This record gives sequence, C-alpha cells and structure tokens, in this order.
Amino acid sequence: MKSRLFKDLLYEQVARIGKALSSPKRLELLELLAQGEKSVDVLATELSADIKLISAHLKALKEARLVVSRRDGKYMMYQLTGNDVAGLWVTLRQVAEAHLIELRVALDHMVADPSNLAAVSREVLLEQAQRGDVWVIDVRPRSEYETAHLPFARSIPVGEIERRLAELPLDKEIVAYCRGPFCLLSDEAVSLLSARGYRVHKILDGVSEWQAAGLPVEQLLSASEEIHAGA
Amino acid sequence: MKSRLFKDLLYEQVARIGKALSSPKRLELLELLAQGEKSVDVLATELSADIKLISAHLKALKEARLVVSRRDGKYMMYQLTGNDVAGLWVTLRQVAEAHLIELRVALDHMVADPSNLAAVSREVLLEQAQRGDVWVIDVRPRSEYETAHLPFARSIPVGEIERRLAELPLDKEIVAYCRGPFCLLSDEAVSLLSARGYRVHKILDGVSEWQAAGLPVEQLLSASEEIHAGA
DNA sequence: CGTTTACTCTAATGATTATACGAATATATC
DNA sequence: GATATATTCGTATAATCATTAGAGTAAACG
Repeated sequence: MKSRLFKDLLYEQVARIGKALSSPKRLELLELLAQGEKSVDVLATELSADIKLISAHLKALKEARLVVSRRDGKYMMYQLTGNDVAGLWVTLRQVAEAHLIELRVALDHMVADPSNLAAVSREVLLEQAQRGDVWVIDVRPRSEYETAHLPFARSIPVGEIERRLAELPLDKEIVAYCRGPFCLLSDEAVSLLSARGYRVHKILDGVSEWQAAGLPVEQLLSASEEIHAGA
Repeated sequence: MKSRLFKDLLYEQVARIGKALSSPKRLELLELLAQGEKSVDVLATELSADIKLISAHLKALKEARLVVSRRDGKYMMYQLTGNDVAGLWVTLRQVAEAHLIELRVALDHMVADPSNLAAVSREVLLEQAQRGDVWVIDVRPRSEYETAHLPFARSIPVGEIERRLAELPLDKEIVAYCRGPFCLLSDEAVSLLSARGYRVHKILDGVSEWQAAGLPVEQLLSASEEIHAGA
C-alpha cells in the first residue's frame, strides 16, 4: 500500500508538535508565553536556566511553529503563534492531571493550605465579581495583566501588594489568581494578605484555563490574532 | 528557591504525556484506539508494523497512563484510559493542522477530489440525518461502529459495501465518514459508490472530532467510563 | 497430559537523536 | 569600540527507536 507512506507523513507532522511538548522546559516556556510576549532573557530568568539552553528550546518550539520571534532592539521577543497553542497546553496539563497520580499528589502538596482555595464555580465567581461582591486580583506582572486578564480583575502584582494594601477592601472577599495551577504567585499573595487580616482565597485558574473553559477574558486586540509563519 | 525543584517535578510529569505524543506510531495507535478497544495484533496489522515494535510503543503509552491493557484469552486488549485522551489527540492534530503548512498541503493532496467533501456544517448535517434527507454511513469495521458512532449513522464497513448496495438509496445523498481526517476508508467508499451512480460525499470528521466539537454521539455505556490505573 | 501453535513481552544491540554546557560568533545599543 | 543580548558550534552525556533473539502465556491438538 502506498497509503502507508502517506499516513506516515501525516502522523510525522503531528509528531513534530508532540516532540515540542516532550520536554519539561519547553512546556514551562509555553505556559509563560501563554501569559504574553516575552524576551529570551526574561524566560531564562523565570526558569532559572542558562540563556543558551532556553534559546535552544525556543528554537525547537519555533521549528514546531508553536512560537514566533521578532527582534526588539537588543532583545528577541517570543510569542505563541495563537491562542490554540495555549489551549493545547491546558488540554495536555488536564490530561496529565487526570491520569498521572504522581502529578495530582504533587499538586495537592503544593497548595499549602487547601482551605485557601476558593470553592465557587467559575460562573458564580464571574457573577460575584461583576456585582462587586468579591474583588478579583491578578497578581502576575503588570505586562501579563495587560495582555489578557479575567473580567473585572484588578492588577496587583505580588511585588506591589505590600505598598498597595490601602487599595484592598478589608470587608470583602478577595480572590487571587496567577498563571495557572502550577504557578505559586497567588499562594504568595494569599499568605501575604491573610497575615494582615484580609479575607483572601486563590483559584487555580489562569487566563488560559478560563478561556479554555469557554469563559470570556479581556484581552488586547492584537493578542487575539493567529500567526501563521512561513515554512 | 526550592520552588524550582517543585516546578521541575510538575512539568516533568506533564512532559511524560508529551513524550508519549512525540512518536508518529504512537499517535496513530492513539487514533486507532480512539475508535475502540483493540488487540496488539490488530493494531500491528493496521500500522503494517512489527508486533514487537507496536508492543513497545503500547508499553510507552501505558507508562504515560494513556492506555490500559487487559488479557482476553491469548490476546492483549488495549484501550484508552478515557475520552479525554481522544480529545487530546484531536486537539493536537488541530494545532498541527493550523500551524504546519506541510501538513495542510499533504491533507489537501490526500482527498483526491475535494468535491467529494460534504460542505455542510456539522449541525446542519445532524439535522438532515435526523430528517432522513441524507444517509450517514459509518464505513469503519463494525466493532468500531458498535463502540461509538454518529447519531443516525448506519454501519456499512467498506469491505461489505459491494454486496450491500441494495441497502443504499440511489435517490438520496449519502455521507460517509470513518476515523477522522487522516483515514482513507471514506475515500474508498466514495469512489466505490460514486462509480455506481450513487450521490455520495465524505466528511473529514470521525467520532472523536464530532465529540470534541461538543456534539452528541451514540456510544456503549461502558465506553464512557474513565479508567484510572494504579501506579 | 504433554506438545504444538499463536500471541505478546523482555532483554540486548546498534543507529539515531536529544540535552546540556563551554567557547566562540552574531546583532544591536551605548 | 565596549557592553548587553542572543545564537551557533563543538562535544560529552543520555535517551530513544527499530530490530534481533529469546522467554513467557494461554489456547488448541493429539
């Protein structure tokens, strides 16, 4: 059968994407890039890894057409080629969570105090945020907030929390979120704020998870464009 | 930071799933298993590959908890650990189609005559099938049909088409589907039937694509259970 | 009940490829 | 030119893939 050769070709192409997803470092890069465009430099710092190594991984992601790069002065900026890539990361992580006990165990240990988790559903939270019953705060760096954030969320990066306490209400419930279930920024925010008497919880969702669940997010128009790079 | 070690652990777990998706053979196995439980033997035949090789790949998929096996007499039967795994495959393929030009080009060449493609939307097709305006035929092996099939679809495996021509209407439009965009069974059915004067088209969707689009499928109850294998 | 047959898995090998890291090279700003 | 950022090259280590040979299981047969 010559259809075999043809099929091999098809699956091989899809496997290019699979290969790109086969390294922990590259997955972490994808998650970071799902928060917005970033330089090699920033990515390397976030991963506490060598720039050369990150550059090599970004090259691999680029060859799989999951990211594109552009030069901005002396920085090289990388971004995802589309929101579907962020969705793929979310799907992959969800399948991993569903089937790998090791991962679930690790995640359970991660959220130090599970009572810190806000228990309401996404839809209910959205409603409460709209009415102003809860304050949703985005504790990621401001640039990530600007790229896209949950509806009704306010940007208060973890680093700024202590000097912006006055902005936060003591009588309302505060819900913090960050980059997703693997990100610890919201945990930091919870421990900072709860120590000062604020009623604060976290949710595991990031913007990508929220979006993957079919809920609306506020985002820059340019960020919603799909990018189709040439061969 | 000790959170680095922790994060490495998390992403490494997800990368286990990524690694499982990094081989063309394993992807093809996943797609076949998305059609239902199958023996190593059958899988090897479908891939025109050595049983030992397929067995090794299945082992890799098993270690990533994407499949489970059970013994049935002298056969080892493998199945996906959940519908989410089929969904992951669909998502992965869709991202590949969206970003890899090579894949799109190959796919365009594959469907010999693009006029063979039914042009209506899934929802419209569903409606037409319900009213009986079109005949939807499932040309996969019967066992795959029995595991799950599109609503209102009739099972007519390609191998049986020629001796079951009498069952098919000459005055109605026939729509054939098989395992998905990479599967050629529906093409075979189209060329067989159109040569005999039937009004026949194919769609690219398989059951997994249909389901991933949020549309209903008819399936065996047991097939909807999630399987959580032990460590 | 022992032997044959069919099916599958494990172990071992070599070819290929991926990963990480040091040294050197490109590119742009100051 | 000097500096900061990023990539490429060369290399050592490690992982993966396909194949071969051999072992383990269960059904079928005499």
